Amino acid sequence: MPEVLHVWLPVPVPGLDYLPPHGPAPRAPEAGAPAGAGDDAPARGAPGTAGEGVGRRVAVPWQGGLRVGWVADVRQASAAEALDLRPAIAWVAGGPTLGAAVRAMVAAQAARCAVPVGVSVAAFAAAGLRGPWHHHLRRDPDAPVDLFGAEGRRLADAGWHDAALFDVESLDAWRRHGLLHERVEEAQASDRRLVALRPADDALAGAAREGQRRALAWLVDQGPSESAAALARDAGVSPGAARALVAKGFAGYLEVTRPPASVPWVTASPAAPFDVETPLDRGASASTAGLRDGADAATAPGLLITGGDARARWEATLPWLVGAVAAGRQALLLVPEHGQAETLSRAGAQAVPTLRWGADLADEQRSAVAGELAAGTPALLVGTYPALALDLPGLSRVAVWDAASSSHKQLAGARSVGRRDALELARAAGAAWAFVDPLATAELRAAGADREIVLPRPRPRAALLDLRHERGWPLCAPLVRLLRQVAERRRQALLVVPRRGYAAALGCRSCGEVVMCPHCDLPLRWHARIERLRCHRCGVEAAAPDACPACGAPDLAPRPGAGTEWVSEAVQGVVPTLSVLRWDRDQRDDLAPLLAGEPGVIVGTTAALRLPPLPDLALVALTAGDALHDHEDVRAEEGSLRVLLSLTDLASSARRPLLVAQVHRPEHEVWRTWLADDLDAAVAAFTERVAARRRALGYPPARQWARVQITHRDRGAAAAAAHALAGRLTAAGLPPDDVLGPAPAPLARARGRYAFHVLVRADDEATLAARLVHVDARPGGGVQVRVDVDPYDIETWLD
DNA sequence: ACTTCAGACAAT
DNA sequence: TTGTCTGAAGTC
Repeated sequence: MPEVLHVWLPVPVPGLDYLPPHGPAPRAPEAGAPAGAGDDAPARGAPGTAGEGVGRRVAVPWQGGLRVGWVADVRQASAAEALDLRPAIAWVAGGPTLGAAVRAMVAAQAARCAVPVGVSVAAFAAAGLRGPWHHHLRRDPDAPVDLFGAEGRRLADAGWHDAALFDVESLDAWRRHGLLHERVEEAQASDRRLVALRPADDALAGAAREGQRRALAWLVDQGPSESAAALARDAGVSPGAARALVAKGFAGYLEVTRPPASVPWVTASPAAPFDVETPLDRGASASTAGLRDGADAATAPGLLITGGDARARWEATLPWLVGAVAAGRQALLLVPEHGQAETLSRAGAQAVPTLRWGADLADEQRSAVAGELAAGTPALLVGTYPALALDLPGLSRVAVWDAASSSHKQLAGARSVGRRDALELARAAGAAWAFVDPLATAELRAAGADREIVLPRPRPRAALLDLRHERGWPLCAPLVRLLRQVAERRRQALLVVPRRGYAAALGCRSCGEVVMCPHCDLPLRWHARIERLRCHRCGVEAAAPDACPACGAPDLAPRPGAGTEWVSEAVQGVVPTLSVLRWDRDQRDDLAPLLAGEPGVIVGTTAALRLPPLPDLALVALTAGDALHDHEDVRAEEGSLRVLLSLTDLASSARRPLLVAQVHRPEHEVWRTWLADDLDAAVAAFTERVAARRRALGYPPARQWARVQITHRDRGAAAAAAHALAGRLTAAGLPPDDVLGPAPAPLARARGRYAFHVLVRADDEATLAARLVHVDARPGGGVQVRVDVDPYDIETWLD
């Protein structure tokens, strides 16, 4: 019975089957060894048989070239079945592997999110699959030369040849007939370096060539330089002198292979508010330090840590993670954003050997980290979403920080929720899991933790400023007074504004029209500093028109809906003595003076909520508080309360800052909960109400939802395709109550395409996935279909 | 994702 | 007629 490899490629296709590669296992790449030195020794770490190859990398023929993927499974197939399959090219020796738990997580994600498995692989398990690759081949010594024909004359010798020298059809035919041995290796990362080639001679003599002599001497003394320009800078000569050295042949460029990096263990450094001393000895930590591992448990035990402030949650979480490492195992802390990985890894390193996985690591550092962890070294790994795909053979505890944060929802790939994948990983690895968040949201509780820790919340010093009664815009009178006090006392303030730019729109004073984006159904935002209109959806930029496009009046003015530019201008007017800094996507001022304790005001978007704590923060103000929960999303109220509960974490001082919000509707339950005398009881009642409401409406987590988005350049065609899809779903037997829509998307046109939504719901994930099988992802006719399981902005308009 | 192919349209 | 764009199909 022939063996068949089931291969996952980082390409949006399902897993594909190939025959195992022909010939002996490949040689592991040797540093510096020139390609072509053939020998039959089996590769270090390469599988002897295909059966050992699960989780390893294999190169397969792909569109005239090759692709490298993971072997997800090896099975026996009938001879007839094997006839239709192409052979793989070669095993890729060494390098990373895809562990069993990660394979289970990837497969589960693809099934849950109704995408081909390759989408999941490309989104977060593609490290080690990208290449570039060196591909060499030689004639199987047992294959007669005359079988190769004219094209194969070069294969008469026994040596290795670059595969690029042969045409695709011949290669394919030779491979199918088992005539080749092939070898695929990762191209060694290399840098181009400028090096000295020969000593100075008469050609460099004379006063005019003083610079060239100095540059050459510098190269000889100090070693290779990055470029001629860098050499000129370092040696203090003109760029022309350095270039002349190259032109005359005294220096030249050389490819230098990069040395492997050493493992970048995170060095401990106190990071407020997480500078916890010896967490294992603290009484407050005893409740989680001794929790048992779930390594041998059939069902992974779960822990839910909520309440308190960030420091208290960290003091409860760290000992739990440390416990795994102290027992010689590995722990993973998944964080939603890169900045938190940095802060929390430095804090973790105070207690335990810690590694960090982030987008900023160089390739060599990544392989060093992945290799160290794959060897089973006990450690705490702190990282964002892609860290989930690392091979952690000793994994025994998985924690998710800010587990209810919407930042865990991935916007690319399968659009999965990182928290959900972490749960899957823990289950597959037999590890215990923990969700940590300011608020025990309905979804976190639905995960079914068997233990819950609710830390007491400090009551915030909070107040509402009712915009219906107070004068002043965008800063009302009481807020102006507060800012003046901050200035008088030389302290710090943070203003959170719901949008960047100057104003939400540029509108006509005569007819009321606003200038719209040509591609999207949105007003263009006015950016006063650069005097440009900009679409925050598609990015298109335009100059402000001289007159109103609708009525021709020359009275265009910024419309209400103040952005960070407008607010910072207003703040500067109120407190001219203080420095006013901005923090949003357009402008990131240097906050170092404020982080060092100097007085000042930061005006920023919600991005500012993730800043490190400020040492002398006296005031946090939300200029448009209602915007927190105004967007129509099932998670909106919980989301806004989460934000309010974590505002105090922005301060590192012992004095709690005053928190204020300018609001139009102070009666909203989010504000009443925030201001309640008994905060803990009010929050508990709030989450109960939200959970009951979601149950009654059939919202997640009571039921599972998927949004199918249908877009087309033509509005009618999009609507017709959406109706056809909804019809097909009900015809396939889905209950009409569980197919909602189609309806125009809340943003009816984006990037020049009209969008319609159909919502599909089911009682559980498996049923939902089974229902989504009926969605045709490629209906043709210029229609694009996208499925988002567990969307993070289910609009209430459908009910 | 990426290539290859076919058809529509516009400039030569 | 030839180049350029758009969309559809296929990858085992």
